[in-house]
Amino acid sequence: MFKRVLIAEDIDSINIAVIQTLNELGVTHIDHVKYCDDAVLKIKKAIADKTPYDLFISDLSFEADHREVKIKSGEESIQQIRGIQPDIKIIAYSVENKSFKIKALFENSHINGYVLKGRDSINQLKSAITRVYEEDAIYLSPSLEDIMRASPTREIDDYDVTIIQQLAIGITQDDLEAKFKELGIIPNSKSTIEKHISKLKDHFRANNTVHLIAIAKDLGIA
Amino acid sequence: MFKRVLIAEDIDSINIAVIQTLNELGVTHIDHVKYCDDAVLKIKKAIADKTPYDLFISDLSFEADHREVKIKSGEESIQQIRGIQPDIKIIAYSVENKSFKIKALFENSHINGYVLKGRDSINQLKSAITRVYEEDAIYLSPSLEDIMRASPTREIDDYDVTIIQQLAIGITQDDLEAKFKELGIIPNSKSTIEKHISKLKDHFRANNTVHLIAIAKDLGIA
DNA sequence: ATTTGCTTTACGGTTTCCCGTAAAAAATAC
DNA sequence: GTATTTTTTACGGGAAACCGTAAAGCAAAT
Repeated sequence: MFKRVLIAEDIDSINIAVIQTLNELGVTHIDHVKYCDDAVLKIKKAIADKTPYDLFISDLSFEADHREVKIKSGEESIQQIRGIQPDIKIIAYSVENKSFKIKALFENSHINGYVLKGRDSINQLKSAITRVYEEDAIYLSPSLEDIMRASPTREIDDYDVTIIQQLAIGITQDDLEAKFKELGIIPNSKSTIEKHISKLKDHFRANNTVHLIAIAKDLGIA
Repeated sequence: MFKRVLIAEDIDSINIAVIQTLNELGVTHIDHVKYCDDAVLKIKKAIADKTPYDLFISDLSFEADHREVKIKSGEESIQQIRGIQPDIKIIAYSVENKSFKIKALFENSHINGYVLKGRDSINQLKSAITRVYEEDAIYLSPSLEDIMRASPTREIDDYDVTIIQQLAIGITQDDLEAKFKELGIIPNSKSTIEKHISKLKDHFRANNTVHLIAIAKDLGIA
């Protein structure tokens, strides 16, 4: 079994349960942090001390509080840690169930497992840990398999996402043309921007731009 | 200490930690459910059996899954349970930090405590339980006190919320006039609806309707 | 009954959005 | 190098949103 495990999770009750689970699996050394910044620090420190972690379990969303932090999300810390210690096993443990976000984690950060917090997630977490350890396999919560298979999703690219995000902060289509030119984003004509918005409305079956942004918000795009 | 406690929570890891906490506090009989429907059933059953619960701890948001349910949110089940057993103590335990939602729970359902899931929430939960039991007091997580004090919030009423929700599902302002007339909602003139939207944009400092709905989505209104 | 203040409604002008058409430009194929 | 397809851009007309003004309706106060 894994010897040294680091947990990043800001909700203490979940922390308790995960630690307990690791204990039951026979993990001897368990550390936990409540901020992403601390996770990266501990990973670096452990390497410097020649006692690196062999598993990192992380939540994705961390609530902001009084403390000032550099890293705000689990996605960022995971990305960084994968860079610092490429051979470490990483399992994400989160309520996030948007397929494109999960796909991004597997593709960009090569996480080894994704466990969806839910009604049977501790059992799934146990499976994930043993499967990743013993078989060096990829683990994904069963309830997510359908969502991940479906949806080619990617007919909307970064350009479209940028448009959606700008609209969501109240930029008009006219001003978008100017803003894109300013930022050097191309294409940037009003006409093209209109066309892309129209395509997006089509894609998401939105009646109008307001509806489109509401849908995008639900999907976590904006 | 409380003798019989019911927990409603859909994430198993949190369930484990809450049960453990109750054990530490010396609660002898602990039940837990993962669906709101079951919470109401158990409350009713316990009353029928002459062994009613004296404390109900509940999450607010429950993830939908394969099972078909009547009650979808903790708010609803809390409301119902307050009606069924008016003397039961109720503590909400949730990540929700929107002041108007929390205020609504205290005002409409007379909950006895609200504990925000976070980095020190298990300690807070313990305090909440003992304070509610020993002093019959109201408990609120310290980090929420500021938010609750500030913001008179309620310059937006149900009428405004309805407008926002309709816009968010793609209804145009023109069609809103027709729809309101159909549903018997007054006032329903295009002009008044425009004015209300304009007031809302003012209130939330939104540049346009798209921006307004994006903000409303963030606040959990739509 | 009149005044006062607030809300609702009506209306018109301006801006922004929406959507189609068509030309220009760029990428790809032959 | 030319043909074909795709993408970008320009433009114009109609629809919806935006915004101010003013009249009408309504309730409370005097």
